[in-house]
Amino acid sequence: MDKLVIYNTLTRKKELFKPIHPGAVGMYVCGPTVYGEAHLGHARPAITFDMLFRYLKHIGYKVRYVRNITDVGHLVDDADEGEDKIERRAKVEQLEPMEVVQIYTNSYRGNMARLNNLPPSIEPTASGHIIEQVEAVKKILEAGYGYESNGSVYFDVERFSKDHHYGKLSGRKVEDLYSNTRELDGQSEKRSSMDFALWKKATPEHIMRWPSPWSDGYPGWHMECTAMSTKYLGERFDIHGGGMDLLFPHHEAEIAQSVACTGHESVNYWMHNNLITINGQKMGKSLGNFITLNELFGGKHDLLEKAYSPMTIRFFILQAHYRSPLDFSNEALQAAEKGMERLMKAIEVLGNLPVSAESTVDVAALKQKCYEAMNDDLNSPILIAHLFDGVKMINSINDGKEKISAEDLTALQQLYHEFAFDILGLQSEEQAAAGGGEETMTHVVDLLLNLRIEAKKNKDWATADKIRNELSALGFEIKDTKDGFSWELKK
RNA sequence: GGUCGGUUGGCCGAGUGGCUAGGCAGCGGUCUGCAAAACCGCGUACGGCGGUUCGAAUCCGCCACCGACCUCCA
Repeated sequence: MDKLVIYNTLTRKKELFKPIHPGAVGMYVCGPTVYGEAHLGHARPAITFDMLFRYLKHIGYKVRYVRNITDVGHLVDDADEGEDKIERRAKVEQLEPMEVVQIYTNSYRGNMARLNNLPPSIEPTASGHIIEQVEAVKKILEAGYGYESNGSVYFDVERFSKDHHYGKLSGRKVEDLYSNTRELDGQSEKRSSMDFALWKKATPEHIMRWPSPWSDGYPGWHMECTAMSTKYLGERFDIHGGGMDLLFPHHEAEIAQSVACTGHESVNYWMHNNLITINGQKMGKSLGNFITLNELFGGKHDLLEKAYSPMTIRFFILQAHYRSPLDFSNEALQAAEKGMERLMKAIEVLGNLPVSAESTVDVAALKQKCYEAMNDDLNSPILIAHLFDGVKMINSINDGKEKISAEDLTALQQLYHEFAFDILGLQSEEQAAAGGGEETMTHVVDLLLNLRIEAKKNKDWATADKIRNELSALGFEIKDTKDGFSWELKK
């Protein structure tokens, strides 16, 4: 519990993790904007921080994990300033904006569940916290770091940077920002191009709007995280996570807002996962090169050679370190699929290994290495490598080449249960697909395969092959084993 | 242009100043009526050029290439 080291973007160093309140951790992660289906890129922070959530709990912390749902406030692009993403989508589909929000929130949650991500402790929505956001804007105005302009309120970066360090998280210099910020439409309201909106006045056709002291409008792009993290985790909390693409300006703005509101920073450890690329380029909505999770699960996309199960996706993501870029390819996904299958088979074998009086294998050392990997900034690829070393160990024991004591076997079983299932959040495909009245079919298939064994005993190869071939044609994969058979249904 | 990060064997992807990462594919073997699967074994890579060092893929410098952010984005 006292050895976890995590990489802090703020200091660009690995630091020993020490919570503010002993034994308890507050963690906030930027969630999705629910105006479209979740794609592969969304899976990465969700899985990364799910692993962190699971590990923190495993090593004994009480954790409050907050992940927001952004359902208001983001602009589509500078061409249609004033119209937010939710609303634009709503017009296209002729739905109420909140109906769109509901559809994609449900879809996101469903996808996350299939990836075996635990639900966060709290999933607050931006639209449900307008009052908190308005209050935060008021505080920033009182502190003198904001100004009203034509019904909108902006954060005064120049004023702020006189008292505080704006750009400390992303390593940017205010002088550079002056020259590098692109000219946007409607910037005349702002004193400086680098100022960002805290509250935006709604145009007449803008449906999503709320009253405020300044105008009927909606909160600025970075306010929700500041308001909601403070509400549920306090003015100071331990971990704030999100994708690297949010580092600037989103998280930089959050820091500025927090400091402006409370006089101090709120986050001790900033963690950022790297992005998933496709052909070396970031996968993103704006680039249009994304593959949705539903497309992956169903194999319905031009770039997909086949369907990939949620667990394959999870394993694929965990096989890379969260701070490294990860490139999508069919080959890599298929490698992950096979690898995970091998791991899961070994865990099955682990369930009934022969026991000996003495062990010739070192389970304690393996366990030690597994903890070291996780404690070193959640190094899941190294953890998985150790688990594969253990696979070799398990198979050798099964082959009689190594021996294990009853005590060690229990420890080894516990180790796999904890690291593979509890911490990495993996599941066997059977577990994942569990449910759904397939019991009868199982019995029928077993019956046929038992008949096949009879036929084989009688050297009636014609019947034996017929049963296997016809089952294969129906999508069953039949394998002969030493003492019988095994089968699975390939979709 | 500015800031940050990366370049590892056929592919994915770790790590380290000298000692086997791991997975997938491939090759060889075991098993098997055939097949498939499974299991075992094998492969010696770190962008280029200099420098530091007894020794560098690992540290330093320069160069090349790639990417992210600088505008909503996981």
